[in-house]
Amino acid sequence: MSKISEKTIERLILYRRIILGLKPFEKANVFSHELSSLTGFSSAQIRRDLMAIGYSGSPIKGYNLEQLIQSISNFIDAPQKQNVALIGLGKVGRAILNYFQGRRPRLQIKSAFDLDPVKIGKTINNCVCYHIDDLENIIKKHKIVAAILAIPVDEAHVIAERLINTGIKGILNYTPTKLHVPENIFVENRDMIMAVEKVAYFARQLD
Amino acid sequence: MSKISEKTIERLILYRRIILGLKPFEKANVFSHELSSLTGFSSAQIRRDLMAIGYSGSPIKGYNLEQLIQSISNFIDAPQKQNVALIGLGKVGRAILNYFQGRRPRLQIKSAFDLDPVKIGKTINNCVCYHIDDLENIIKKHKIVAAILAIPVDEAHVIAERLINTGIKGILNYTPTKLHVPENIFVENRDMIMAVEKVAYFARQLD
DNA sequence: TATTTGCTGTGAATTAAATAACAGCGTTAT
DNA sequence: ATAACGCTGTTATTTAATTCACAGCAAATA
Repeated sequence: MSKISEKTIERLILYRRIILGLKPFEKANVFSHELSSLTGFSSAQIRRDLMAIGYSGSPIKGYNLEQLIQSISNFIDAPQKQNVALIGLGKVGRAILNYFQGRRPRLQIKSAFDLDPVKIGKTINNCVCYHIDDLENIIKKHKIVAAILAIPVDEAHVIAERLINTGIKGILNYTPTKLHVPENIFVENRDMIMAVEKVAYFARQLD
Repeated sequence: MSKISEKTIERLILYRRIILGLKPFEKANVFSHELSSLTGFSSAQIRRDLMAIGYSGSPIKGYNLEQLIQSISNFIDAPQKQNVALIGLGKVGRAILNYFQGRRPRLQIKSAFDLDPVKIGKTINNCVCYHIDDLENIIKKHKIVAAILAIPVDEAHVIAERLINTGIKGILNYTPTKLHVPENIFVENRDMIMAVEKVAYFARQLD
């Protein structure tokens, strides 16, 4: 299987969600141009992305929605359930829990970590909060390979290093800093400050 | 001024922040390869980005930090103060306020909107909360051109349309949906659910 | 003075991503 | 039966983004 780009993965995730959003299926099938107006991506782009995961439609009926979701899910989801750790139960962390929990059957955030004694031991949205000292134990025990970093920026590097030492392979970084990591670690940066500055800039250009 | 790519703008924003982070300047100048190890982008990339905004360094001394920050700021920031509206004072909204407020002198979030009567009228982090009914009035009054959408997903489309009708040109969209907007509107999507799925996927590939 | 050094600025080359274009083919219409 | 249609799958083309590579040059060195 040839390597699939980040962009394609992002779009596949969105295709699936948008299709799931229009259940109960009135139609069994869709054409790429329908998916196009639903998702905002070009129909050629969509056909290419589906080609990438080896799913084929029919020139007559288009894509079968049921099969399409199956194909995307087989490609994107873990074969068994996968856990992601949440580091930091502040506003961002709890927002993510709120948005995410229960959305994907095979992907869950079961363990969170914080310093605040009020939170430790609590269960929020099916996610148990541990003390940050238990990070290594729990991650190893649950064989977690991805983590969400939602802590104050000055702690980001230390925690990131601990995560990596413990075997984490992917980090979703909400802190406004660039992590310096070995190149076999996947980091997705979601810098909220930068996002605001960026939108302010482009909005001004259009004004 | 030839059009500058989104990617370049993002990097410029990061360069500035990273440089500001290492004040008080021990050194007056830096070379592109130093910025490279600081930021994680290649030195050629950095030289190109700075070329794009018309800032020149010296082959002998490198880039003058003071001037560099000035050049980036002149390019990125509004000439006068710019306001961004925050729609939704839930967890995400308050997290953004926390992270952002006070960071950029010429960019601020002064008006937020919500439905919750408990929040309306309050001032959080120098940001006044209004009822969502006042959206149009306040945005026009303050000539706001960019907004952050941090509300439940089912309200996203209606509010986005109201924003656009009121003259907003840029939307930072934290809701997990794709907005359908005219093409002269800039939308930056920060879908938190997708981000988790994406990191989970790539972490698994590396495991 | 002549030579070496190590940077920047930038054109050229490369790589990645998106778009266009169309052959092939069941289905429908005639 | 034959022709016209409108899709998919895929190849070719175009556009965008990144990296390479080096001329040119001020300072340091010999």
